[in-house]
Amino acid sequence: MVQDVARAGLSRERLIAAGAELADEEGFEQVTVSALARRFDVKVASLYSHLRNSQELRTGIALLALAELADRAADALAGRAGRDALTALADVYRDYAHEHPGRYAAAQLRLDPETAAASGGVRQAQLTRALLRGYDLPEPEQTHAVRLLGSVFYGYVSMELGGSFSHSSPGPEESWTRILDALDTLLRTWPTPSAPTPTGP
Amino acid sequence: MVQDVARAGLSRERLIAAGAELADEEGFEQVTVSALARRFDVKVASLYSHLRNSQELRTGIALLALAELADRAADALAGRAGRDALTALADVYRDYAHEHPGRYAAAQLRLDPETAAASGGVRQAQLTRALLRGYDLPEPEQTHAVRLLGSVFYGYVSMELGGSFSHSSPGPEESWTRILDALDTLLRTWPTPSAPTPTGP
DNA sequence: TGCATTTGCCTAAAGACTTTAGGCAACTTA
DNA sequence: TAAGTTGCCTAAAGTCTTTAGGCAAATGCA
Repeated sequence: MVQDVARAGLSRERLIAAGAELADEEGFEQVTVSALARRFDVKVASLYSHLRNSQELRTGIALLALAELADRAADALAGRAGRDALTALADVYRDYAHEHPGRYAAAQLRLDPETAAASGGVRQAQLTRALLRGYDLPEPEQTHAVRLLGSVFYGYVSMELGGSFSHSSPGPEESWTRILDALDTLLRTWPTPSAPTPTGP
Repeated sequence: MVQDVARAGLSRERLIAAGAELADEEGFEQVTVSALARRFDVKVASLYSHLRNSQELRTGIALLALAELADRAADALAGRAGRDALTALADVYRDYAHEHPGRYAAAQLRLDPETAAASGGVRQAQLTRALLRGYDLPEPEQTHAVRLLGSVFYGYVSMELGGSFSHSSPGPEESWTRILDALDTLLRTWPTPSAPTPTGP
């Protein structure tokens, strides 16, 4: 019983990349060590030389997605400011989620603090903060605004992908534009608290 | 070998309620037919007389959470308007997520269209729309605003629960308040596409 | 009250995924 | 080309899901 014993050329990198493709094609829920082994036409146990466990596979995909998002965000913001930059950054998230729904779902995985701190998520926050420089907000407010923008981008895209908007009249595209209009306005006229936060002594 | 053959008194209702508790205690990921059977000290197969499959269990928990959220939202909005109503509704989501993280995670499950249409999610959207009556927005804009509020509530709470805000300086509580301030302002000065906000000449 | 039917939980079993242990062949290197 | 390392393999145990069929308790009816 002679077999083709050519090696499959597995590696952590390739496995995670293939896992990301699998996620986009079949859904992140379907990403499994077994499915991945099938895709490489290899026995399941073989993957465990490259991955500690299935969690590492999922986490790897999440980190890949977060890094890709940060890269795209950096690209989108280069040379832009104000409303233009806001739209560009927002569209990075929306477009990525549409192109790579499985990866986007992976990016929402809860990571343990150290892993999260070393992820592209941090860079994304920095980039959002950079975007806000065009809006001239006082420092304590800037953090709040970063969080607002993150929430809207993340929330809107998740809800749209989840079909929350697919059964009422204006298409999600139109709301997206109008919401970005509104956020732009809001950032230009950001209300400071009546009793301003103590910035220092 | 005489056994205690008293019946466990299982029912779809009780199973889903217990599943919701399990979700809050152990995490929605850990909600499994097997774990539930263990909790009732009953054999796994017994649950399949009450549940078509494990998906039905998860969906049931999601629908329970969506209904509970809608109930709380209705309660919170009763007799309130404007900024007061906005805060009350927003806190419904945030408080619920903190009290019942497993159920909240369940509520984010993608439901098929018919199920979603019959869920508490619809009522939540209606209630959000009712809240906006206090802000007097023209009709096409109202839908956009509903979606914005939904996105912010959902996005912010998810990110906070996911730990996205736990490693930067102002606590999530403070940002929440400031963001609600900002949204209140935004809704009062909502920019319409034809007549842009008088930001300047 | 006694009998028949229904109901509720059981045993058994098969299939899928995860993970570990240990083996052999194919590469690498000297 | 012999020795060592690496890469994928077989084997096996554990968990979860789901279906089929069985027995006894609960219920309904005369």
